[in-house]
Amino acid sequence: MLSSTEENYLKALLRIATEKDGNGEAGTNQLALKLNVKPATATDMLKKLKEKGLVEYQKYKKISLTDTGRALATGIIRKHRLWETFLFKKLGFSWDEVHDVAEQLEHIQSDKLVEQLDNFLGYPQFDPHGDMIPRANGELKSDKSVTLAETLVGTQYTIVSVTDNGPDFLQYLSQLKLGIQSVIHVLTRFDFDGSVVLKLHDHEVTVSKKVAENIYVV
Amino acid sequence: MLSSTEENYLKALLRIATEKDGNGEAGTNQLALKLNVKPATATDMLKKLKEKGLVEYQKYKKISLTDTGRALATGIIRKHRLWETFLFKKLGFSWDEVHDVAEQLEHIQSDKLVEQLDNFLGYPQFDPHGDMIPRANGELKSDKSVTLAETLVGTQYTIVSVTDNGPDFLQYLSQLKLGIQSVIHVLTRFDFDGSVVLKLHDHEVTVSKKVAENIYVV
DNA sequence: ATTGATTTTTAGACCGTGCTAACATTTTTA
DNA sequence: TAAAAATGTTAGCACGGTCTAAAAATCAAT
Repeated sequence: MLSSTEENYLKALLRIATEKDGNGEAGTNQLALKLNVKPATATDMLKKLKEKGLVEYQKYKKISLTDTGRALATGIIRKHRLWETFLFKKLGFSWDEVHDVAEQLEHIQSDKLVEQLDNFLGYPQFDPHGDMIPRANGELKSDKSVTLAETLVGTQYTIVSVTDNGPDFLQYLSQLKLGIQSVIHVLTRFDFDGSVVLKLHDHEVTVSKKVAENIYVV
Repeated sequence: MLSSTEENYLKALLRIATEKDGNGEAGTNQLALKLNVKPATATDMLKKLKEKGLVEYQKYKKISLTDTGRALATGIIRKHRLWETFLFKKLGFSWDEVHDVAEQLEHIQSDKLVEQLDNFLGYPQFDPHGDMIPRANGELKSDKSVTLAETLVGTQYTIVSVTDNGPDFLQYLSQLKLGIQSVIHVLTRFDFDGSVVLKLHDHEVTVSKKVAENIYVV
């Protein structure tokens, strides 16, 4: 049985491993940053997780999950996204409100609960942010397509997913009227700062490079 | 913000205060027993809760909740029972499975969550064990009627509620075909041990005094 | 290849929640 | 009412998870 804290470390490691930008290799600092703890704290926990056979770790080396560790982390992501879906679809939470509550709910221990929830929701494939929900067996097709920062000027795309970076980011998108399934037309990209100008229905919006990198389109 | 541990102490104190058998006065031992900790541990926590203004407590004296403490405890009970109802009605959990999971879910912090859940469930009045669900404002009519141990021989009653003493007890009742709304006829009470003989539909069952004290009827 | 910057680890401390052992108080009972 | 039993408290320790400060290892740049 893992503590919530341990689960959070595993989850963070999985996120780092599947992030597009990085090379999939996690370092202590990076991990600590993601969890809002000091690197020293992360080091301690890594020793413990290694002891339990959940991470591959040698001091001063990069960190990766073992198969067991990855399976557990995937299970937590699954729970997180199922709860987000529940909150959004059944309880009328908005896009940007679901994350924090799901962050708590994901640590509830009950296999039956998550399977019944999945069933209750009709075995959804995507959460409210458009992210894939892993199946019970751990399968996950993470076809994260392409980010808005990498699109071709003059082409039309549909937003399929956004990175779940907390309420501020999501509210910002909502304000811009950007959401899952929004159809956009890429008008311009400014090379000096990477910002992108889009046409959306009738109006135009400009987003920074940073924002563009967190929006996935097809 | 209270820790889960603190919440559990408040909840236990409220349960002791509203138990019929006791005199509503909680002692350290009794509290520790209910929480599966040692009395010394409970003493420490009581000091902390007193510090926070949640319990009335002087060393070697009986313990009671302050108004604030009781309000918080009631809120936790409310969450617990709403979650039980959700698990039972929406996710197909059985009577005896809901408690342990609700024990975890009751500590999730989100006012919106509990209000939306209440709404989603159609503002239920009773949980699957027949216990009253407190309203958001803390109202709770605990008309716990009368226990089977106090009934008159030769009279007919309906079971309205049972004490939630964990899966074993609930499974035992199910096995006896005793549930909420079961109609029973009290045939005999043996004075020497307080056990009760009931007629239920076609068959007769005998329950011990201990069991009878945990079944509420009208 | 050496130096300097960055990353990571170690050592020692703290807080929350639990424990045991010993002591203090209250209650029961003879 | 005095002794015995039950109940409750204190003191000191342990463990998980966190921190800071300082040392060690690795990486980057000249």
